[in-house]
Amino acid sequence: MAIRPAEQLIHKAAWLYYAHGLRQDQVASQLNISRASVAMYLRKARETGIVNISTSTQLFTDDVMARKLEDALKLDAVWIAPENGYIPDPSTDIAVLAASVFLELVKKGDRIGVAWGRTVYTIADIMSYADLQDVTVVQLCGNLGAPYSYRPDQCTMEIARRLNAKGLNFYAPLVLSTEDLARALRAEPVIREQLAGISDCNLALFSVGTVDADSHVVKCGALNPDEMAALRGIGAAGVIAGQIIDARGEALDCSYNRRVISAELGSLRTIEKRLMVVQEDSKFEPLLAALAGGLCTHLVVGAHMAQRLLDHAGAAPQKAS
Amino acid sequence: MAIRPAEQLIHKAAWLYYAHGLRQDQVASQLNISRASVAMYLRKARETGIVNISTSTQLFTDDVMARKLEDALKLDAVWIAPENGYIPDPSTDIAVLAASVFLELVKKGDRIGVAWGRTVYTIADIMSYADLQDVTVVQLCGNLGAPYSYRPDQCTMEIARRLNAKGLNFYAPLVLSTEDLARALRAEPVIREQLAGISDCNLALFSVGTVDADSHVVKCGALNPDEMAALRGIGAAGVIAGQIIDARGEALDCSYNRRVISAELGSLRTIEKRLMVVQEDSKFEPLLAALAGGLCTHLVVGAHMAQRLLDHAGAAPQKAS
DNA sequence: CACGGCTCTCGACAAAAGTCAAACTAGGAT
DNA sequence: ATCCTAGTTTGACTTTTGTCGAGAGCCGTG
Repeated sequence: MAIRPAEQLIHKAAWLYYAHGLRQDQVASQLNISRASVAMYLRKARETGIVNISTSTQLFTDDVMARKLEDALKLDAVWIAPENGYIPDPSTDIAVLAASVFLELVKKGDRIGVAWGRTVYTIADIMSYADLQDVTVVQLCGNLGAPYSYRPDQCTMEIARRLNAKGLNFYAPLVLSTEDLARALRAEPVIREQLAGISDCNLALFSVGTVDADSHVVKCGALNPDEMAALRGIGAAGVIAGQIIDARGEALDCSYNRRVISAELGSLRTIEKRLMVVQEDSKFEPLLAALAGGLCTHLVVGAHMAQRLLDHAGAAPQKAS
Repeated sequence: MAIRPAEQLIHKAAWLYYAHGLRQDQVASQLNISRASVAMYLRKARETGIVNISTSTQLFTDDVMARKLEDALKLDAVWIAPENGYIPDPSTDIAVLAASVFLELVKKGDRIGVAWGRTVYTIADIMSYADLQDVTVVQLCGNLGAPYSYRPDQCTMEIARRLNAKGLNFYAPLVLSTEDLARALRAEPVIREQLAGISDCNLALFSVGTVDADSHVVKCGALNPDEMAALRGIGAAGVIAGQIIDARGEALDCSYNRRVISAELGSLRTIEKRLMVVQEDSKFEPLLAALAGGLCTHLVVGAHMAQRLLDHAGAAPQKAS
């Protein structure tokens, strides 16, 4: 981006090393700098996405279970993280896979919608850098005023930064105190445009939240535990981009949802590729709800969750089309 | 492709090493094998395209001269290989760049037309491996019976092999002795289908040949030096996919062209992205002819050639649109 | 103009990765 | 059963790469 004087050098070093296959000392003498500098340039090249090292995620879709799930759930693609077979760091395992899958799905010129949450932020955090041009990352839902980490704008910005893309933020609170105010705010040109632009996305990244007292929306103060319990009483089954959904995967008819500034599920569904990533086993019910609502087309889950989904689909199979 | 038992292991090792960032010894203990084996698996992973290491070719299009050429020649993109600035191996320089550019242009599901020649073969030869699915590489022109290297089918197959793609060969001679026979052969279902399928390609890779005694088509015996001289007399300016073109970039009206089995220039032009690569400075005139005929949309050349093109465009500027 | 603060660069050392020949394995042929 | 070949696997060795702290250049500031 910036025309730093070294940018040129980094690029040349990366080119000689990775494309031509020279050794670092050969590159060093070629460019008349020390080998140590070359090593440093190469690190920078990797960090800025001038060179891209990606591993195929084939193995995780080729899996028999993944194929079965694709069929059972009628999804475009499913990736299953092994979890227990070999254990590098179980917790980040799904996130690493999700990040790779995400980078595989992104193309030049894409417009990407990004939701928020711990999962999304973790993915952003471990995602490697890429040098995509003409990519725009848009925030799918309003912000949280609270100084809570994993804020929607953070997720959006971080992913934009990693991709060397433009980040389109969204300066509205996630939830307002009255429905009138929310309506008025949604009608504001800046906000309206942003919301309208969501259906122009061709890729979305999000997770699904639980509806218990541990839920993200509760922890960040958008709802208190009692309110959440009440919502659960009237059918809340999960959280998508800050909105409560019922077991059918439709927005729950409740005051909270009407006070939220976020991508409508309808416009979300118009996005071509919707990548949903689920890390915790506790998100089984919310995941079922999201799947029922056809909210995602691409899914990344752990092996255990995959098994549960498969068992569930086997026990109560979808009506054949 | 083959379901070798080790494939799984290679993939796991690559995943732990490249995606999770473990060290080789950590991967080794994780998988209960020796570190030496891990090193070997990783090499295989790179060789088979399970991991992809690519360097951005930005630098070479961002170049001022490249931008000027894009404007002057009305091309979608131009890449210029430095050549003299820093010299790793001048001769392969353009080929390495071309291979990178090519890999950047290929996408899943593509259908790729490949011509032949030393340039194309060199590119195929140094191109790194990738694991693309659903890619088909089709041969753009008939084969040469002679035991000459860089045969059309070799170029096609080699590139298909590198991409892990399907190669569609073309079992007809490049040139026949009579026009009648050529016509009859073109009407054969197998051949006709292959020729018809060329317009379905969305990416083509080719170079342009000279029309002197050193020309590829002469060296491989399709034409003898005298015939070539005669063709030059009636306006031959270059060779594209085995066909003679005139200075306007149209197929020259001659017996030879009518005896050739190859992609028609018309169907070639329907291909969305046509990457032309020119290595030798001696190909200036042929290149001009090809450019005049709008035969390519993407161009990779060396710095010296780029300068000549720019000078030429400046001296005799195209009519503004 | 001297002073931090800053980034960039380098030499030297430590760590990691690549390589090779020898040992081992498995399958097929005799 | 025995030999042979082709392909893996490994430990030991060499080469290549990563890293760190020291030093050099550069700029704005007091």
